[in-house]
Amino acid sequence: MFEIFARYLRTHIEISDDDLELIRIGSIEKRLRKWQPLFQDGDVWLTNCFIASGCLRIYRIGGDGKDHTFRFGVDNWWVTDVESYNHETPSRFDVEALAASTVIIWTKKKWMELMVTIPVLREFQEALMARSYEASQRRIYSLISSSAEEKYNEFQKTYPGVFNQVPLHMVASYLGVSRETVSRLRKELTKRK
Amino acid sequence: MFEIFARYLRTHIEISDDDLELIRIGSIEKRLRKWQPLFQDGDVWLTNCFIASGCLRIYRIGGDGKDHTFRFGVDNWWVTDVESYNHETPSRFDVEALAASTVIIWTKKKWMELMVTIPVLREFQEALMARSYEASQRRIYSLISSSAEEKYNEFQKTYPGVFNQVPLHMVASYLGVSRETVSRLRKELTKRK
DNA sequence: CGATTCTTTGAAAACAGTCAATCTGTGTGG
DNA sequence: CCACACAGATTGACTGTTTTCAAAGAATCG
Repeated sequence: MFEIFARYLRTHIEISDDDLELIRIGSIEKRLRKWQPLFQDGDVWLTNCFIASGCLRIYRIGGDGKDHTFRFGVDNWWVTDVESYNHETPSRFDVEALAASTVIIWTKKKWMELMVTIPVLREFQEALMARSYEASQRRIYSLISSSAEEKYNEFQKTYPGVFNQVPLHMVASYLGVSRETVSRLRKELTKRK
Repeated sequence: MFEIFARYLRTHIEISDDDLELIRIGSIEKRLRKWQPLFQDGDVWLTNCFIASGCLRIYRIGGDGKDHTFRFGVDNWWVTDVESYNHETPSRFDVEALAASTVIIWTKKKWMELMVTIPVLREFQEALMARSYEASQRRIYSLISSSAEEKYNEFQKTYPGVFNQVPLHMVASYLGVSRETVSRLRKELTKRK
């Protein structure tokens, strides 16, 4: 499975076989069954976590007892709670596998060491952070400016891989609307075309 | 006005007077009158921009012709469209001053040079990016999980400085609701307590 | 097959948006 | 100093959308 990560990394940076081997040695591969939790509310995220295959969901149970999907992650995505990772404080998120998945994990300590040893990895990390930040800005704009219908369409276009494999009520809580609304929206949209 | 930036920077990093002087020399100070635009839709953001004093607003006119406030910026905040800055593409945002303001500007080129010359500035930049990203994650969670009333209260608590000096319809578009809704919410809340 | 989970549907209620009119405060020019 | 214009805020009536609640219909899994 490390092969998947190696291919992914090489689409973004140039890296020698030796350096890649260092990264491999520092990594841990973890397999998750469907519905298996990867992190739980209260854990401190002292790891970097890459999804080699499968599908995960980051969510939180709100004060109202409702389940809010913060985001999904599929093949070749990363999953982190930056706040917990940066400040080493307990996370308020849960993460679970929505399908059998394989993740590759580095401890924060190991990852830091690797970034020192392999400068290009630090550059990669920075670029990744920048892309993530851009994506979050786009999502914020969509949340404040789009109707439920527009958000639904955007989501479907932007994450076709996610869309077709996760339960609808999770899509609903990702968009910030009720599952019934998404169900009706879907019906309306298929009827229209 | 550079003094304000100097104080700000020194609350975050340790930096010598010499390095600070380098940063000062590379900067441009710009004064804005109320309602004066700083950037306009179509501009490429080749600058880093620090608000020494005043209040700015980043917004976009949506496809529906409506005004969406992406965010505000007050004293000691930065204002950037990361997507435009990183990829050097035209921004789709406008920025205007909501009050007489002073901003300190560095060109991207100059800022890059400074980060090479002054390693601690690069660290600062990374920490800033991390904090900004964390803030955007919190806002996303709030947008998908809170009611209009909760968002209104959170905004008021989190940004008291902004809250009391910007027109209400801009607060409304920041929260993603209509100005009438915010007006009624406010009435309801003052009545209740 | 039976149990469980997910999705759909209907009806009612709550909520937010629109439109239009009015009110308020500010600042300008006479 | 007043009258007026203007922008922003509020309010009411109405409309449309979304949520909630409850029930029933698919789909999935052991």
